Amino acid sequence: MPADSAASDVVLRVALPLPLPRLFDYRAPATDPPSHGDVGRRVRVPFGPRELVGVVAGIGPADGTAPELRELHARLDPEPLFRGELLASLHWLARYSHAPLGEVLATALPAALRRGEPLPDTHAWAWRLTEAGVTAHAGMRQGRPRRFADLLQVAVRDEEALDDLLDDWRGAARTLAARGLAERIAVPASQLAPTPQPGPVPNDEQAQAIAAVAAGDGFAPALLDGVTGSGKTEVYLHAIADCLARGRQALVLVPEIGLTPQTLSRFRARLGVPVHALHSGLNDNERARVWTAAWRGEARVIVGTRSAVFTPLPDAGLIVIDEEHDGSYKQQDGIRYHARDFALVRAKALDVPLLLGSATPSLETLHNARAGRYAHLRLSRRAGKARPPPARVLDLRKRPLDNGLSRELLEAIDAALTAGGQVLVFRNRRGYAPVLLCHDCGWSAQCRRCDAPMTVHGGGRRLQCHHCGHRQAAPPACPDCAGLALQPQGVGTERLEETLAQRFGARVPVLRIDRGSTRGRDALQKHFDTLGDRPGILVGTQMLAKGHDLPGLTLVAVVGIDEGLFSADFRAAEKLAQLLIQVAGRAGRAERAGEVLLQTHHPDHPLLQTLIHGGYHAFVDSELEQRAAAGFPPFTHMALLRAEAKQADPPMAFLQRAKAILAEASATRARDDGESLVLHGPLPAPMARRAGLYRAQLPLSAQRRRDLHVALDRALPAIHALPEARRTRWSLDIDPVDLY
DNA sequence: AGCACGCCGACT
DNA sequence: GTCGGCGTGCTC
Repeated sequence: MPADSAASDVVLRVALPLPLPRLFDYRAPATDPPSHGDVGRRVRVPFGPRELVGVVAGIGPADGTAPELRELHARLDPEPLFRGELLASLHWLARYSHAPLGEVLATALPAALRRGEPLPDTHAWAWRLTEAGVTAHAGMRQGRPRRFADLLQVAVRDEEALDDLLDDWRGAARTLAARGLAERIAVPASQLAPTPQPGPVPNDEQAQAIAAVAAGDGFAPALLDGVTGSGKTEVYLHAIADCLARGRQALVLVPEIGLTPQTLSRFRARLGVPVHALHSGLNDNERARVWTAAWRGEARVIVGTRSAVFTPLPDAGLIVIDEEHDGSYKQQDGIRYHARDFALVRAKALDVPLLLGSATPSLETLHNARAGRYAHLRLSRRAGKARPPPARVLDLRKRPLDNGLSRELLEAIDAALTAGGQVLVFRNRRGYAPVLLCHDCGWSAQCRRCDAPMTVHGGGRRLQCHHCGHRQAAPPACPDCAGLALQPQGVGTERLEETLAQRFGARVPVLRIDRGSTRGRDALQKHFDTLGDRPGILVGTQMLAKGHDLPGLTLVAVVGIDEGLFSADFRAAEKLAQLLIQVAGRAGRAERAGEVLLQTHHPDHPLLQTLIHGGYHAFVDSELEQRAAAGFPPFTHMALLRAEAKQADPPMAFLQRAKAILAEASATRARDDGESLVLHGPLPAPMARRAGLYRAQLPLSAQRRRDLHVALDRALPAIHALPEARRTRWSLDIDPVDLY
C-alpha cells in the first residue's frame, strides 16, 4: 500500500459554524497527517464553493460510504484553542441545547478568532522610571509629572492601573519619556507585581461568608443571599484575593449594565492586579486579546458580561456571578444558553467554587439552595448605619392624578426635597406615553409591523415602536375619523420628567434616565455626577434599579407597575418582585433614612402585600408553592419550540407537525417507563406579529429533565427533515426565560 | 446558513 | 429576447 493511502485512512472531523447537526470530514496532507493533537485546533476548510473556519472535534477512520473527501486548506493554531474542561463543557452545552457543536464553538470564540485570525499578542504596556529617572525623581517640582514619577517610584505600573491612579497621565508620561526619565515597556500581565490595597474590615456576617467560601474546596456552589447594601462585593473581593493568593484565575460575571468603570477600578485597586474586562464596549481585537490572555493564563481576573462565561481558564480557582437573577445572563438568540447555568457546569468540571450573589435570587437558585444543593450564605444587615427603608402603598382608586402622579406622592416628593434629599421616580415604561388614542372614535396608533401600540415620544410629536424600532411622526388628526381628539394615554418616563420639571424644575434638577436619554457606558455615571449630593429628582426605568449607589436618595417612588401584576407570563411575578426590591434598595443606602412609596390601583394585591409585610423571602415561599401547584419551573423542566415567518400559516403548520413527531417520540418512551412529555399548543406567541413576522410557539414540559432531552433527541432529526421546516424560521429554546 | 441551480414575469 | 424572483437541494 502506498504511504498516502495509509494517511487517508484517518480523517479530521471538523465542527463548522452551520445549523447542521453533524461534523464534516477532511483529509490532511500526507506530510502532516491527522493526530490527536489536532483536536481543538482551528482549521480553514473548503466547503462547497466557499471556505470556512472550523474546529477539529475529533479524528477517526474515514467513513467508507462518504464520497471523495476534500483536503483542509490550513491549520490555524500551533496548539489547540479548545481543550480540557472548556472543550468538554462546550460539548455538554451542544448536547444540552440540542445545537450543532460547530455553532456552539463559534459562539464561544471572540469574533476575530472565529474569522480565523491568529492569536493576538497579549503583552500589557507598562511604564517604569529609567535609571536617570530614579535619580532625578527626588528633585522634581510638584505637578503632574512629579505625581506620575511618584507612582512609578513605587512599582512598574501598567496603563490600565495608571488610568485609575492619575488623570491625564499620558501627557506627563510623554514629558518624562522625552527627557529620558521614564520608558514604556511591554510586560506579560502576569509579571506585574500585585499591589493590593486593604479594604474595610468585614462585619460578622461578611466574615462568616468569606470563611465559608474560603473553606470551599473544589466544586462548591454557594448562594450569597444578601440584601441591598449588605456588602456582597466585599465578599467577592475577599474570595478573589484568596483565589489569587492560591495562584489561580478568577472569573466574575456581571449583568450587562453592571460593568461600570467604577466597578473595575474598585476591583483593580483592591486586588492590585490587572483586571481584564470583557463587555460590549470592546472591539473585536480587544475581546480577542482578553480571551487569549486568559487562555495563556496571563489574565488572572476576568470581569465580564454574559459571553465572558466562555473564557478559557487553564488555572481556574473561582467563578463569581453577581446579581445571578439578572435576565441579561440568558442569551435570547443564536445559541440560547444561560450564563449562570453554564457557569455551574464549568465550575463543576473545573472543580472550583461558584459564588452566586443576589439580593433577590432567582426561584431556581433559591430552590437549589433550599434543597441543600448550594450552600446558603446570608447577609441580612446593611453595611454602616444604613437601614432598610419602610415601604408604603398609595391607593390610587378614585384619586385624581396629575399626569400619573397622585397628590400624596407629589407632597411626599416636595417634603423629601425640602429636607434636602434626592428622589427617585421609577416607571418601567420609557417614552412620553404608551399609547396614542383618539378620544372620539377609539382608534389607537398601532405599529404596522407588530401587534403592539406605538409609544408616543417627543412630547407627543413622534411615534416609536419599542419592539421593532419603527419610527414615524404622530398624525395631526385621527386617521380613522379625522377628528382632532388624539390624546397620549398613560404615562412614560418622558412625561413624568415633563410634569416633575414643571412642578419642581425651578427648585431642583430633574434628570431622566432611560435608554432614550442615557446611552453609552459612562452616561449614567455622568448623570449621577451632575446631580452630586444636591437635592434633585431622578426619573427613570430599570436602568435606575440596578446596583448604583446613590447615598443622597431618601425617597423612592414607584409609579405604574399595575400592568406587571396581571401578566400572563408565569415569571412576571418573580420579575416584578425582584424589580421592586431592587428599586426600593436604592433608598437609604447611607446615613439618611429612606422611604419607598408604591402607587397602585391594586393596594390589596397579594404580591404587594406579601412583599411589603414579609419581604422577598415570603414572596418566594408563596410563589414557589404556586409554581409547584401549577407544574411550572423549577418543579418541571421546559423547552420552547418557536417558529416565525412572513405569513401566519407556516409557523403553525410546522409546529403542528413537530408536535405530532414529539408526541410519538415521547409515547415510545412512556411505554418504556410510564413517563412522558406534556405538549401544549401550538399557540400564537403572546405578541403574534413582531417586525413583520408571524410567530408561534410549542411549549414542552416534563417532570424529569431526561424525558425532555430524550424526546427531543429522538424527534429533532425528523423535525429538521420536515418540508414545513423550510418554510419557517424555527428554533429550540431549552429553559426559556421569556415566553414572548 | 450560504450558495447554486432552475424554471417563470416585466424590462433594456 | 435577458435580469431576477425565491423554491429546493447540497455542502465532507
